[in-house]
Amino acid sequence: MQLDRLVNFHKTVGDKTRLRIIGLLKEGGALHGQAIAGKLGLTPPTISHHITKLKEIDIVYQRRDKNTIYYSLNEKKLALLAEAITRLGDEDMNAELQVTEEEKHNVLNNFIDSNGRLKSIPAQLKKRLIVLEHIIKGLESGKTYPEPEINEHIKKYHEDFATIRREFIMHHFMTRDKGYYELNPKELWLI
Amino acid sequence: MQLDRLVNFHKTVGDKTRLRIIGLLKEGGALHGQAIAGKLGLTPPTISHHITKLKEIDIVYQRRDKNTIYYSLNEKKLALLAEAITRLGDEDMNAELQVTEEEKHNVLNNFIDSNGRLKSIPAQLKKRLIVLEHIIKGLESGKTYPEPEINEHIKKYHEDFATIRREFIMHHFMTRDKGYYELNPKELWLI
DNA sequence: ACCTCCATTAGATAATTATCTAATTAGATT
DNA sequence: AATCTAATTAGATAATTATCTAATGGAGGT
Repeated sequence: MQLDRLVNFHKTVGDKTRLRIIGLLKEGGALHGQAIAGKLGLTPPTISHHITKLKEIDIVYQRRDKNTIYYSLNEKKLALLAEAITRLGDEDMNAELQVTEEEKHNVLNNFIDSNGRLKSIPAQLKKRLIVLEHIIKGLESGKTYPEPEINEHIKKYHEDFATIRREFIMHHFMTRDKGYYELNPKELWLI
Repeated sequence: MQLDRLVNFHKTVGDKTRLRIIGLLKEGGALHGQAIAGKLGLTPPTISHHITKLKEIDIVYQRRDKNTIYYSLNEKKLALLAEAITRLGDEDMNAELQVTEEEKHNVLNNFIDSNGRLKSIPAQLKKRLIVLEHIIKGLESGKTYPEPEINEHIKKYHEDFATIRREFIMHHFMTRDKGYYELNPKELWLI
């Protein structure tokens, strides 16, 4: 259930120390554990504890240099998750969009030909989402793609890459930023 | 400190039951306590408890009809608070913008003449914020104002209502929506 | 091999809180 | 006034968790 992820995001972020860490990383860029502990007047184990939680919800990542680990904020993901709550109703509306594996299988059988290409873009939202999910599975999460690369990928399935690319954005499968595309975390997908 | 309010927002919203309530109110409009309890399989006291918390952060309000109280979601406020976390760094930067009552008093003395009008718009951000806060105090929070009414109010202080109105938006004192203006919750103000 | 430096894990404590049942309050209707 | 209905408060319990100190891990440098 996607709700749990959203709950977890807010629960994690609903802590003064963690918000202060986020604030520090936002303005200061990468910082290492002891630096954070110093600035906040807490001990390193405590910071470890909080950083672990922030990494679990995927808004903090790290880079190692010798013995020191520098933590950074993934601002894009933070923004996406922060905004997700305002779409709560929409997601619930999509209870009816919940789909079994069997349904997916049938729809894909109907719309994908023997060469693995899409015969046509389904008009019905539910079916379209199934097909979109199928196509996007060939892309890697976390990676950044230039537009032509996205187009190429989609063309393996269907000529009309522009429409399908737009659908990806519209249904929150991916985000565009300055001509580059990146998969959204799955909990933001409508399927 | 505004941080505490933001912590409190996320802490409140970081609970499965409360997110489910938000989801219900979002799609279903106004609901009364027992209806919510029924839909979620919980008892009325439990719902009371959660609704109280949601009212505390001001994203739920109520309307009484006979014995029944209907609860609704304030979607606009929810969106504003949800987005606030992405501006955390900015706010921390404004630690230096923290201002004593005495400073406020001095700045207002310098910029407000004996008729209560603004002599000039301060160029320095800190002073401008003090003056903006002073002007906005004449408006009611929670009320919706058409643009001309905002203009009239500002003109009581200064001719250049357009500049000042724009500053109100820019510094998150208020929000414009389809030509109507409304004060933001104070925790979003930069002062 | 030893030492140093950071980060993490283990374990303990104290505080917070979601939920229930039972009791009470507050309006509205008879 | 008496009663009905919905909401809230009181009190108890069980679960979660932020923080600390002490111990362990792990990667470099001497």
